[in-house]
Amino acid sequence: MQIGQLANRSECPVETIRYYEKIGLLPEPDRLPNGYRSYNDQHRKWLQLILRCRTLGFTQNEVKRLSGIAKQDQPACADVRSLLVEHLVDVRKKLRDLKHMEDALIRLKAKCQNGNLNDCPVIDELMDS
Amino acid sequence: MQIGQLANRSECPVETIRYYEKIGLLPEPDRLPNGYRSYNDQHRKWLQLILRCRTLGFTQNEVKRLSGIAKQDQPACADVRSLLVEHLVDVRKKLRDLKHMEDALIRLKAKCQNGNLNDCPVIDELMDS
DNA sequence: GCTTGACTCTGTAGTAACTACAGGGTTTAG
DNA sequence: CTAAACCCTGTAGTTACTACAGAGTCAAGC
Ligand SMILES: [Zn+2]
Ligand SMILES: [Zn+2]
Ligand SMILES: [Zn+2]
Ligand SMILES: [Zn+2]
Repeated sequence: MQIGQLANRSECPVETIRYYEKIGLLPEPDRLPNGYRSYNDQHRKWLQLILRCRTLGFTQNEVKRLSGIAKQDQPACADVRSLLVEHLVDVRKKLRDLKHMEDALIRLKAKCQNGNLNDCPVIDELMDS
Repeated sequence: MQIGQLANRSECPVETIRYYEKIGLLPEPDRLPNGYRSYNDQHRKWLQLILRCRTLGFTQNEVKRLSGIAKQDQPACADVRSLLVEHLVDVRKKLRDLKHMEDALIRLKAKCQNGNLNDCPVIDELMDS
């Protein structure tokens, strides 16, 4: 499998695959005599893992740690679990922050009433101490 | 007021203030004969606005748009309101995405049981199609 | 008068996580 | 035999800053 096929099957841009290799997330594949990258199914699975982790919001560093665990022949649940729990804390913090933003935005929006005021008080509120 | 004082009063690093000026978010202040920036209270308020917007999750582009509205002598509520509503959509999308992440992470965590398995099924699940 | 420290200036480079070329080589179909 | 489609490396752009490097300026203390 060369890079274009892997990209197609994984629905991931070619450049991103090369990028993951460069930063050490995806193991280097063999090369064909012409220098083209040649991937096997194991590579596909590694890429899959990376992409899934991305949708879970893991940072590249966290993915690297998970990869380190996954590379062991008997990946311990305790390690995986603690990574998941740690990241859950990150996600929940972001959720809280966003919730605060949402609340504040709703409150501000209410001050605009139906948008028929001519001198918006929100601007003043944001600028005043 | 020179930059250090403004930075102190606004609890914002000096470099960030210069950065906001460079990208055109903060109006250029006057300069003292020695070339130092000299701010007045209006500048402090502009910076306040920018910092508040930041805690609300606005992008710099959105802040620029809000600044454009704020510069008018009678900022129309309708304009502000539509910006708020637009951004509320952004925030809510991020909230949904994060909620999905949280759910998925909780589901995965459960698979690790109490972390006493020796061969974590989560790794396999993430790698398999 | 001089030094020391705190302040300021400009400009550049680094961060995360990619994306988008530029400028080349290779393979394959018609 | 040539044109399209693929592949290669390396560099620059993105967002929203942060962190210097290298230089100038100012006030206080001795
Ligand atoms: Zn497990
Ligand atoms: Zn995390
Ligand atoms: Zn309003
Ligand atoms: Zn927004």
